[in-house]
Amino acid sequence: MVTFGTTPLRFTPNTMSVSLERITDFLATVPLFRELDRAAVRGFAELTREQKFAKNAVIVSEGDPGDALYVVRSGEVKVLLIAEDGREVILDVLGIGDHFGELSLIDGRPRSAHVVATQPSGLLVLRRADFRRQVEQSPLVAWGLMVELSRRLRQADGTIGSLILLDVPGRVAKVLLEHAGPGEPAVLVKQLTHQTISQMIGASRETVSRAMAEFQDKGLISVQRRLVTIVDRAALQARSRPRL
Amino acid sequence: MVTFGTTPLRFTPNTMSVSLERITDFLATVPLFRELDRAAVRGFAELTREQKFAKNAVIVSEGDPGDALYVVRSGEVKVLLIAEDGREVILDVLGIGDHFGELSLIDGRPRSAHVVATQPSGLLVLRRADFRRQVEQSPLVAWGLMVELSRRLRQADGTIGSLILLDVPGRVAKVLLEHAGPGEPAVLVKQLTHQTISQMIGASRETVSRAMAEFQDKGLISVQRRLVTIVDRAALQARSRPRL
DNA sequence: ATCAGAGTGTGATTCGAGTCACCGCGGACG
DNA sequence: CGTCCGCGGTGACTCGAATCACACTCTGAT
Repeated sequence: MVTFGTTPLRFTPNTMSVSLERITDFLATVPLFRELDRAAVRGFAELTREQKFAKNAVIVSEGDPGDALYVVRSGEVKVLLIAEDGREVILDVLGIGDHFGELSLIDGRPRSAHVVATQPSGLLVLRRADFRRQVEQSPLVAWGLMVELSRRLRQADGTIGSLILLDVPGRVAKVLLEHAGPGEPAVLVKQLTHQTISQMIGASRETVSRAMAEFQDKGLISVQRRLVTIVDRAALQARSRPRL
Repeated sequence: MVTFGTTPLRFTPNTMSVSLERITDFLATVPLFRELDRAAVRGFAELTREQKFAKNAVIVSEGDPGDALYVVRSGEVKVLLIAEDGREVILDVLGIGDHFGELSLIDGRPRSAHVVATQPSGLLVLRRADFRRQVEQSPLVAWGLMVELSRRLRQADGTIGSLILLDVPGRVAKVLLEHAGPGEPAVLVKQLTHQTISQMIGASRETVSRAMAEFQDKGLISVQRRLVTIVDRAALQARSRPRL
């Protein structure tokens, strides 16, 4: 376990290495690096530089050659496809500790989606050559990366299934559950606008609005000042399964 | 290049090792193992046993604990989700040289989908412990696996995008293009029934039928005895892009 | 050759959800 | 401290695609 938020008990001769230790602490909390010992994590931390992005800044664009991996250190970003007519499909919303950009690093192909900051964000950037060297030296990182890709693949397949099998209210219920914290009642981890939800599930903003109104009427959720609370998790889960 | 389908010019003291060399030849053609030298591929071949499945046999079921990787040596299988009401979503159709089951091997979680033989099929089975040992010893395999997972993730994200952005004819066009061989006119690599296509794109069989009738009328494709030929690839591609 | 069953073609009807149009709220910022 | 503007709510209308209902055409097995 890593002490997070407390000052490391360690000799820190200058601000550079303070920062290095802080970055190491942070990276140690990221699932990708969880299995690594502290020295190995520090190895990654050293290869990293932090880059700041304003809200709505474009971090990567679909089609770009991609040669870096990004770890979200602060803020929030969205991964999205943009159609020629301007419609947007949000594939994922990433928060602190999440990372993106590994696909292009692995297969050398162009970026498959756009990534845009939805909040002012700080991202740790790791260049391809550095990353690849570390992965090749450490089977643990390779394994961690495969576990992460597996998770995303399962999630993507689940999304495909729900796009085909569920109606819009069902898909809304599913998104709410996926972003719910623990416990009951549970609050949503992220602030999602109806607009954002609609772009994640391929529906119109209005239909999402109506679905959530229905959930509120039936007492499945409650909304106060745009903060959604899951009141009846079981009922929502029932809604997020085919055939109701 | 590997001679495939011809008897290897090699001393073969018994049927066991004939079989081993043939399996090695076969595995060497699979992208996952492409980077490996022959000895390493043989290492995998030795860990493998072949299992036969009749048409419609269930190979793995969603929710099962999964402890094996499968490589299709002959025949064809489909990867699918089954809803409680019986509707099926086909996530992928796999042919010779394709493999499945690695997700459960990597993350230890239950199988995320069903796999059913659509033709009598021979599958090479590799157990988790054996596979994991090989992967840990050989960074090349780990890398190959990551490349494969990346490919699938890109494909899945593309599928999500087209489910949201394209109408049914657009999705049909996309599937046809994805299964087309090279050249123009190009024939489809696989024989896909309208039923199968409809389950891949989340549409009804009738709507697929009408879409293909339309494509035929307009001269984009031609169908003879259930064999589809792409006549006008560019026009089909136009159809498979948003905003028409 | 015959027949069963899988695969396909096509109309008629229904319905979920997109679109359009408009309103009200509340918070951010000049 | 007022004025936008992003966000949310709701009705009316439209439309793409699912559903239902059959008829037809292959193909392969007996």
